Amino acid sequence: MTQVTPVGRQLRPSGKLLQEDARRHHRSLLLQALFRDGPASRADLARSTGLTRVTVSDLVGEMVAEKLVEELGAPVGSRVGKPPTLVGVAADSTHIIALDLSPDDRILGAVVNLAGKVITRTERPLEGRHGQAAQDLVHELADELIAGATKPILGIGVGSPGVVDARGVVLDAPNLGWHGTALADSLRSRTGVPVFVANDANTAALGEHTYGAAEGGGMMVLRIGTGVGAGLILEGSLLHGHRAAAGEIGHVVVDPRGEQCACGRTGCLETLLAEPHLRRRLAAAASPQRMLTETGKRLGAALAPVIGTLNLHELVLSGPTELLDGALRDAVEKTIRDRTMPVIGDELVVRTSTLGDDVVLVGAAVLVLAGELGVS
Amino acid sequence: MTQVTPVGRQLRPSGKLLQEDARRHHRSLLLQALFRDGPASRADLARSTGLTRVTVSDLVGEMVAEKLVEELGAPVGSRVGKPPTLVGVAADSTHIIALDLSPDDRILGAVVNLAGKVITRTERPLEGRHGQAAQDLVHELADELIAGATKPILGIGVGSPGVVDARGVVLDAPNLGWHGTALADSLRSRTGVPVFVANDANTAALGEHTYGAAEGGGMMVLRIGTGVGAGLILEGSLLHGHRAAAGEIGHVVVDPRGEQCACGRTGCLETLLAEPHLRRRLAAAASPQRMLTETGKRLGAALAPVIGTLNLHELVLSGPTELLDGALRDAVEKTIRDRTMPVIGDELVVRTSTLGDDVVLVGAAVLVLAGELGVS
DNA sequence: AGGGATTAGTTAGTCCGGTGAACTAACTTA
DNA sequence: TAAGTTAGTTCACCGGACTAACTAATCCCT
Repeated sequence: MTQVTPVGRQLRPSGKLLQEDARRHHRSLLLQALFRDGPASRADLARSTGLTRVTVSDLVGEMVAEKLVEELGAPVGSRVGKPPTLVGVAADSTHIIALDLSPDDRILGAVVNLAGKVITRTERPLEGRHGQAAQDLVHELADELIAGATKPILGIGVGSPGVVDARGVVLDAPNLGWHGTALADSLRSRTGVPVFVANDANTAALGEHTYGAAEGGGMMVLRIGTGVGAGLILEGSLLHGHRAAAGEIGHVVVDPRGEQCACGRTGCLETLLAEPHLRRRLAAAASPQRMLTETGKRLGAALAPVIGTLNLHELVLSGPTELLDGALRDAVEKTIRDRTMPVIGDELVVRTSTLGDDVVLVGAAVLVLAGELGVS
Repeated sequence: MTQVTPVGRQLRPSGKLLQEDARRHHRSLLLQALFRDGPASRADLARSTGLTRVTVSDLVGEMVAEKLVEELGAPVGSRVGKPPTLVGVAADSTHIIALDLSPDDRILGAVVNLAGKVITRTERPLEGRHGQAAQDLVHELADELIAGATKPILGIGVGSPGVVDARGVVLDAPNLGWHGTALADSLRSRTGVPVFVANDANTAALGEHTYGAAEGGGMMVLRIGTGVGAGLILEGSLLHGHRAAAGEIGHVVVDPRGEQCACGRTGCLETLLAEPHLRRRLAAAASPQRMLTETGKRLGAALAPVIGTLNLHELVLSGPTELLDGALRDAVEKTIRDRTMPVIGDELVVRTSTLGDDVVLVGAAVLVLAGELGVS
């Protein structure tokens, strides 16, 4: 079962546990069950969550009053006893604004419903904007999406490049010229709705975990675009790291005799794997297949210690599918299997993302779902 | 702040949160504060935990009645107002039985107090025992320690080699001939006290985290002995992994052209780093310093992706200090710094264990503290 | 010396959320 | 039509934390 872990929400600093928290927790439990298994009766929910029918009725009643959940009538089949009334999440009761700031030339925005479906989408060319100008563009995009929304807004979720801390401050994003930019605060004060910001690879991991074909167990989503980043879901929740830099794998050196990297070092994973480098080397290669296999082997060698040490269950490659889903994927999988214990390698699933280019947008929506409803 | 995470304790399967759970949580909160910061007044505790003075008084009263906590009188300095009464954990109110099954020729046992201090210790030679015979020896050692204990026993903590699941079943420990051995259950039914079992490297990580010089933030403890294993503390709690095999880094291949390993592969980390191999290569080396540096570089290269991806704060080397704490440690640190981003490498601390050979025993005690009192 | 001011800890009463037991409701089966 | 079964609700209660208001013990200042 996916653990209920509010991501990004300001935790009670003390750690004390109020009755109110218990009630929110139980609400999340019910919502989680409804999201995961679809509509169910109150009695079903009571059985699956372990709460009493009384408590479930009370909580469901509350959520029905808020329109978050709706009654769907009786199911078709008929058994003995009073027929149940199914209740389900009203996926379009409220909408979420999701922003993806990870492309290098533009920013993407969407209105997403509670089921993770994109309702409308927009984008704005970045045209070289940096710093405040880039932040203004984000504000503008958010305003447009909110103005065009047909439902109440649950919150705004943002997947941003760079290192983002738990309070939604972008600590460092060279491409956008952001350093210590309190993006969540500025969006929140401007729009008045809850805002959650995380690194784009981390949101991708959340998206894949919640709406992708995730099987449970530890998962790593490796996002390959202009740069390379990773997001990790461990024991059911997103890893942040000591300085919020978990997943910053792009500038780990994998080959000290490799290419020069923009960061000043030599042989960073990005020089091996980032899309521009990959395409360039592919164009120059005598045998594209062999080149992809070789790249996959190197990637596998770098990831094997990570996969092995964490005993991960899934490795998801997200990026240009035509490059990743073939010789490269196969080589990564084989190399990792060859380099880890059977108990680890045999269980490992290596696959490409099932959500494609929307993974960051959808993940940004999950950020809001998790923060506001405790669902993930 | 260290997160309060019961390790090994059977979680309520449903996830529902009773008032009783809240009370246990608050008790843990208080105990945690007392363990971490030493004796404090009820009013201090109220301030630091965010609970009201009334609630704190109530909970402290309960724990004083159980002798878990004791009143220590007024502090020396005097300020305005009624002088407070300090309360502190009664470190010797109950004792813990800790077992370390990681040496290959014997098993170690100790009685440990709540402050992590070893009161008495014993050992038994293994003399080649396997399977049931080895299990019987463990039972015998536990019986002897319990019989000799002068205080009530809070529980038994065991650090075992091999893969151990969350319910205390040793899934696979070739050295002891255990495969799916329900060690926790058998010890519990024999002794009638709560039992917690975990992998020895994992308990080492717990020990170092709680009683070592841990600074907070992600930590990895690499244990180098007959084999090589790791334990990871991420976001304040121990990582288990998909098949409970997190930390099983010993048989990750780090050099495909390296030595043959007992596991059948070539160039596993163990062939590089396990104590017997290390000593053998050291004896054969022209320059021991250079050999240790070379080994450190290889280790650093294997760990850099892990440290970088997880944004760890501390890497602790546990094992023969005379081999680890010098050229090897320095080379590991330098290599990881050279191979990770500044935000990660600059913050990293690489050091040897402060608990020495007792780290597994002490960690096994932490297992019990965490499971029974919610302290870690 | 004596009355604030200040801080610690306790007592009394309240509120909140979940519970079990017992109810009503609505169906199937014989 | 009666018996059995399942869904959902009502009601009295309980545990645990909270607030408000107390007592206790000290310092400090006049």
